[in-house]
Amino acid sequence: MSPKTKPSEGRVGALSKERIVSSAIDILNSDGESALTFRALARRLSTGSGAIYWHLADKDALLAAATESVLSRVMAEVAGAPAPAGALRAIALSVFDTIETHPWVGTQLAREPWQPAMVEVFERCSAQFAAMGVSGDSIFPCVSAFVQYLIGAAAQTAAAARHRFRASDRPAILGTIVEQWTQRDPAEYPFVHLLAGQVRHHDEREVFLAGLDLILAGAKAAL
Amino acid sequence: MSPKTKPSEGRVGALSKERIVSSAIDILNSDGESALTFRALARRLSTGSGAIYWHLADKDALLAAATESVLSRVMAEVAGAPAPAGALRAIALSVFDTIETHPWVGTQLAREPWQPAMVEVFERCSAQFAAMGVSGDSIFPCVSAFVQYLIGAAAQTAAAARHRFRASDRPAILGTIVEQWTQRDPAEYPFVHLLAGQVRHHDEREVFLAGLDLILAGAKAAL
DNA sequence: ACCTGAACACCGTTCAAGT
DNA sequence: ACCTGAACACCGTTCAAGT
Repeated sequence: MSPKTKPSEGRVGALSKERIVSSAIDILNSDGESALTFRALARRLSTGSGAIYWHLADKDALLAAATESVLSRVMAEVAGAPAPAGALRAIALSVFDTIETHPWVGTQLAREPWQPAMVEVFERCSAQFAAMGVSGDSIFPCVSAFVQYLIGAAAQTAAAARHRFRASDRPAILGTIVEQWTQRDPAEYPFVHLLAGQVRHHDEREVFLAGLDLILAGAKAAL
Repeated sequence: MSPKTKPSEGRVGALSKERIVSSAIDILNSDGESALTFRALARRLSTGSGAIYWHLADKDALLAAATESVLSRVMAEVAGAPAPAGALRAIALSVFDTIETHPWVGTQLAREPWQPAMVEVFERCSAQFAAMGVSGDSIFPCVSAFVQYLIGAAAQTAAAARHRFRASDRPAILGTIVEQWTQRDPAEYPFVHLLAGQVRHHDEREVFLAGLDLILAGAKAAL
């Protein structure tokens, strides 16, 4: 608003943590995780690669900031559902959907589960479990299981997206994995063969939700 | 047994996939994930770094082989517990314990959830869910939730071990994270503050088991 | 205070050359 | 068939030098 409050504020192209993180997010979204290098980022920002280090400690800090930027915005948008179980579902689904559109967030969550952005998730989920009637001592195990499941799904979704990225031919994505599995002896691995057929035609989101409901049902049963 | 069946079998120091993978596991266990480089591995095997590529496609293949080696041995040792729920607990705990002693396995599982070694887990867990009375169509969502939770725990344990690796001073490990969390406004994040106290004195293994029982209870309730 | 960009210390991977 | 090791094409990070 008021100009010249800070010496750098006037310059249009001035570097800042926000601009760096925003550019990093653009690269991650459009070209994938492997495309984010300090050289590529510096080139996009028309600056030297060393300049980034004035605003961010290292690449880990950059990735953490990018994750927080995306995730905190998403968490702010989650509509408050009436029932606690509905709200928990809404929170989990919004994180799940974010990772499906931004797989690098899933990779980051799997590598660094105690991301600052996760504080928001912990807080909101705890409140919902409390509203469900879970007692003070039992909230932590419930939230822990909830978040653990979320991170597991994040890891899986991110891994699937990475495979999709290099093999552009659709059937090869999940096909080769299922194929490898079914190559095992059917007598020794009967269930793997049974499951292989179901894996092909399942909806990731639906299965994720089904698993989530298992946890919620378990929490309810333990009341 | 019979000598000279293969020309290379006689030589003591001869390179092989098994020897390479075994050395890689030694490095990972003793010096951590970052210590495993092709140069360090070649040095330990008294060979050139290029020689490894004759036996394994690339570093991903090496890590996959190392993971399978450790995990398949563990799965073979899981004692068959009488009740299905007990067997599921035993399988999950043996994987959990493996990751606590070999954190790099957790990292690998989080990055590549469809590791060949996981086939064993899928097969055995499906059999147990079936024994619990879960119908054919419901086995996949149940196993999926089970494995997703396992992978989430693996990611979290591996991340904790990575932090422990660089900061040798104990309180700093989880302390700094909890500290960061409690720095948020208590009015805005009441549950995070409540949880922070519980996080400090909890037993990882116990919380893991509690979360697992939530899923098992949910599966039972859905029968 | 903030930025530049060459330089450093690494990586995984390849490949001509050896045995 | 199997191994060697220099070379290639990258990385993240540092830091003297600039403005």
